[in-house]
Amino acid sequence: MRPQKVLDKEIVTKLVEVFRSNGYDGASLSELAEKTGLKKASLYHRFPEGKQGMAVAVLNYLGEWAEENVFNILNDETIPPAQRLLRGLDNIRVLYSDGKNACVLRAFSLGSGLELFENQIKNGMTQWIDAFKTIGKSFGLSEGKAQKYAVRTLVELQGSLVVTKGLNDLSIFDQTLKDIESKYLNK
Amino acid sequence: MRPQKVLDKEIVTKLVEVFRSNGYDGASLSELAEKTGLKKASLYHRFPEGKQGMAVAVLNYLGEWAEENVFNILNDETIPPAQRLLRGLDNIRVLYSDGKNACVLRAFSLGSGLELFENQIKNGMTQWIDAFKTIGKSFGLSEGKAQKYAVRTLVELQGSLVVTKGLNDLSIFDQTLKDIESKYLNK
DNA sequence: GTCTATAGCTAGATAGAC
DNA sequence: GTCTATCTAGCTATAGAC
Repeated sequence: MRPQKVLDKEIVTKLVEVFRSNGYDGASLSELAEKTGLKKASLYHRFPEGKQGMAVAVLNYLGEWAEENVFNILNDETIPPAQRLLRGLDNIRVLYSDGKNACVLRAFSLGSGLELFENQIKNGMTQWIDAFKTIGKSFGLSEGKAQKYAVRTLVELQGSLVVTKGLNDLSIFDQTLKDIESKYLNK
Repeated sequence: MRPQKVLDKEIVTKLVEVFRSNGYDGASLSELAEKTGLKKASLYHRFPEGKQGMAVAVLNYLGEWAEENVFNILNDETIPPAQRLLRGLDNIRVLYSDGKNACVLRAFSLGSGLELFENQIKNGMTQWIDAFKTIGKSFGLSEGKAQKYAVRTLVELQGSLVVTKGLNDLSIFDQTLKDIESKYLNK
């Protein structure tokens, strides 16, 4: 087999950048090709399903990253809750580059992205809520309270990314994560 | 003058629908024409600046609506704070159709929309924060606390719209507005 | 596996008749 | 003021050489 000019993982991480800053409709194959360093035809060789296949790869990649670095940590009952929370929040900072990166679930929630990826978006957000629900219960919250806290946490996270981007002010993302932290620690 | 087939205001409200559910890049002239009931060339007659001009009209229309129905009410010091808050929140429910509508400031925060309308987005969000800051002070909060509350309120509002859409669950928007309400009433 | 070249279509935008 | 017809540029996607 002829060696790949660009490794799969490298390609996907480049695709991630384009899709999450432009949304599904706004991400053009020209830019996807340019940023990955491959020609359009080569991209189609890697992703026979075309643009939609690339978007699926992006969703899967970020979903797995979040599962490994956020959900699994928040859910790991062998670690004290406070420690789990802090490590999870740290990785959330990494995932969103301290607020500079958009969330792909949100970026895909418009136009044809919403129609094509409705289920992936719903499942992704549900996983976030479930993970925060688990840690809420570890902090001693009731089922109902843990659920409510978890939804509010996702709401705050998503909202902080929107407002951080809109005002171009990273302190909003930073402050929101601190608020989430103390909400659980002083529940 | 030959009478307009479609009134200006009717056109803009149709443009609003297309832009906020598709974003700037995702809104096509074909759909904008179809939804307004005008042909593309007629749309260009009304908006000589083209698609960008239509987007500006949308931003202005929604900005004026919010100023009249939300900001001015929250800022009206002749009315008791609690009453102002409830009326403002009611109109926010109208603006977003109980969570079914996206926020155009967020929809434009991707791709070329972000580059073209960076200032309008920033100014729009700042107005929201200022209005909530004013009412926070009316509720007796200090300058600093009122600012922090206001930012968090906008974060929660935006986040609730994202998550409401992603999970297709209007109760999230509803609950968030109730939370905002009690946050101020029980400050 | 990557490339050049291009098909087929739709995008945003315009000319000119009525 | 609205329309039909059309332009150019960009889009997603594919064919076929290497």
